[in-house]
Amino acid sequence: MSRGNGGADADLPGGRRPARPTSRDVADRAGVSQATVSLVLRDRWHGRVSPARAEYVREAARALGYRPNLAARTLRLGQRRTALLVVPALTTEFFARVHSGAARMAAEHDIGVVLYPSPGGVGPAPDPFASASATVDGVIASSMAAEALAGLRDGGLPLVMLDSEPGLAPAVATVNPDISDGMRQICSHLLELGHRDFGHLAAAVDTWTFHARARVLAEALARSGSARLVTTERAALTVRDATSAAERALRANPRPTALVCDDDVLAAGACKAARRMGLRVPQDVSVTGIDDLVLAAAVEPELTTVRLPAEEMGSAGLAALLSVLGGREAGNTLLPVELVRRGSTAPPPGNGGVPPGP
Amino acid sequence: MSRGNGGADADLPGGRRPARPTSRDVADRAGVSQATVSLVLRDRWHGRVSPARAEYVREAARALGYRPNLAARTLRLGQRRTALLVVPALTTEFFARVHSGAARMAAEHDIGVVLYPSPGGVGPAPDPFASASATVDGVIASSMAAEALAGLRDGGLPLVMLDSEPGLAPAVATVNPDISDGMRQICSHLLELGHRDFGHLAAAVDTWTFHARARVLAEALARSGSARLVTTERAALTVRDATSAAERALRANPRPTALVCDDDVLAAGACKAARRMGLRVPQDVSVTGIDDLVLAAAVEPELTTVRLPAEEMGSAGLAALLSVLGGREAGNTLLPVELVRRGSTAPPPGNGGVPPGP
DNA sequence: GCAGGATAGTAGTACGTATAACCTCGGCGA
DNA sequence: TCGCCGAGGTTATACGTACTACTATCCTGC
Repeated sequence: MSRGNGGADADLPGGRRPARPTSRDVADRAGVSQATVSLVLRDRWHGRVSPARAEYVREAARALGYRPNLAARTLRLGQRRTALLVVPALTTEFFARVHSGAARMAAEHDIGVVLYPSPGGVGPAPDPFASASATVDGVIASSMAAEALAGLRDGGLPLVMLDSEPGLAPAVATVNPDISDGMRQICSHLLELGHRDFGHLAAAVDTWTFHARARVLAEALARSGSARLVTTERAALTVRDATSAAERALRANPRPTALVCDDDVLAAGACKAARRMGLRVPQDVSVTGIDDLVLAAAVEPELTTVRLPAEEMGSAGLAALLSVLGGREAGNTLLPVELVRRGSTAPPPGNGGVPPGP
Repeated sequence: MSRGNGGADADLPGGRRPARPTSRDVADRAGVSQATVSLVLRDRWHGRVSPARAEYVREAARALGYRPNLAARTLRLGQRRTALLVVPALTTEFFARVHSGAARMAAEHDIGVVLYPSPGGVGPAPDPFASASATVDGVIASSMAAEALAGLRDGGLPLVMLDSEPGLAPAVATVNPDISDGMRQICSHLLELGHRDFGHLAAAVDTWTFHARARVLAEALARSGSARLVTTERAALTVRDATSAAERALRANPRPTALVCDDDVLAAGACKAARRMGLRVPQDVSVTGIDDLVLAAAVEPELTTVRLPAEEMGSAGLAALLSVLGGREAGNTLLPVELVRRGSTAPPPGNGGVPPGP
């Protein structure tokens, strides 16, 4: 079923390329000029080419399996419609979803998305933009891709930042989930359940979002009047590190009855730590996450968490980039989040129950 | 396209396009011809341009922030060095890792990777290759991206299949993890622990890999002589579906003491089902997964699983594609896997941890 | 002093596409 | 009869790069 290649013509190593048909080949076959082919195939022929001929050209293109050479097209138009997405590690479910959203939006606008996975692995970590930026006309970057950010300034490219403070640089658009609202919803939920002693399992990532989470948590608790933040521990975003950090947090005195985690992975580690210490979740300690990864519904108990709109961050990021490329002001987008109540939160152990031990 | 505010932003000089410098701009600045710039920057100048001038050109390029236009370059060279990666859903951690591996390998060979996330979402599901294939010269596709595979035949492009049966089509290269070895290792592990009654929680995906998993499991159990497959249930790759399917499997008579799952997500669901039925993992029932996702170490107990080399599948896929593009025979790559023993497997109840004697 | 080579650089062109500018040819009202 | 118009094309050109000729200059040995 594959295109009838002559068989022997394509096996020269490093030599001849498959020689895809060009618009001129189509023109020859249809007996028209190359310009006509372009007009027809770009749907710009109305009132300039007769319908019969247009159909004939399309037929010829189909027969030859013609696909326009995008490189040539973009060269002519001068529009290198490609966005570079810089994320810390695509191996993470969250950023995979961000990319998915960006890619879908990009497909609708017929532009490409190239990924620059920041150099987590080995290797010489080549200049991120030496190769990629050659065809890129805009960058969407997560603030968590710290290593790559230095090079962004020099690029002189339109920039959209994800998870970054709005308004820092006038020319930089930002896209953020409404993490303040999310934190507030978590706090309200836990306060309504009757919790007073809170712990914070924070991500050991030096990023605005995570700073904001800590700040909003503190503010919300302060505003409640009754609640207080008993302990704060920081952990890398791995289950293993989260577990030991959570153990430290749960050894605080008084022991927090609610552990607010910056992330679902941290929350999973926290549950693990609690169990290891003989505490039940949620009866003895409530745990909350953020993100709503697949993992959140897989662990036992299922995590109460805040669902961040990862896909929407990607699509909104791309939309913001298009907006900037279109000459408009760089805006700041805030996306709504949603509290998902599941099994890892409950009222704190009652006064008549087991008192917190030393 | 909104040009918008009339004289407000006067900082855009001349036309309104960003106007990235071209090699001719560099030439003007350096006082040489465009050809010289190209020679110098492509490192083809030895013995043709004086070292002093070459350095001067490089200096000018640096000062202007010049980046060669890759579109123009590939147009001239006629080499569209771009691979298309077709995966079922990038939102999945596994395929995110596959992409990561492919991207790293691609970067080393200075070629691009474009993702085609098969249309899981809404929308008209446009021709996958209408836009992408324009610049693509090879395709790496997972057999799990079923919807997109139909279009691949017509493309006439070199094709590398992931998770697909080797040798089906002569021109198609394949890359697979050694799933047979993985299944055998799981079986050996469980047989050594003393299990006899096995259950299989299979993925409801009509793909060669998953068929192979079932076949190899059956063969391994048959060869053991003592063990048998008590039940097989199929589930979609979600925790929710896996849970109900696992409940059915655990209600089989006799109840399996070991539940072999096609996937970590399924295994997480199985653990959940067991607990819901009052069974302890691993004391009452052992559960195994495949993949070794982050999730595998997050659930309680941590999953015994087979780690599939996702990144290597990506890089090997790209290597295979390069090989085919280079004119060599389409080969079949088999990548080693590794059994990861964790907490979800133990001797079956009533065996006391003593391996079965004669 | 001059052939001949090494050195240093430039002019010109091709790649495949999109589109502005131009051309041709009937029909038609004056 | 002419001038004009619009439909239905075509010709020519630009996009930015890579590289093949080609020219021009400077040595160097005989």
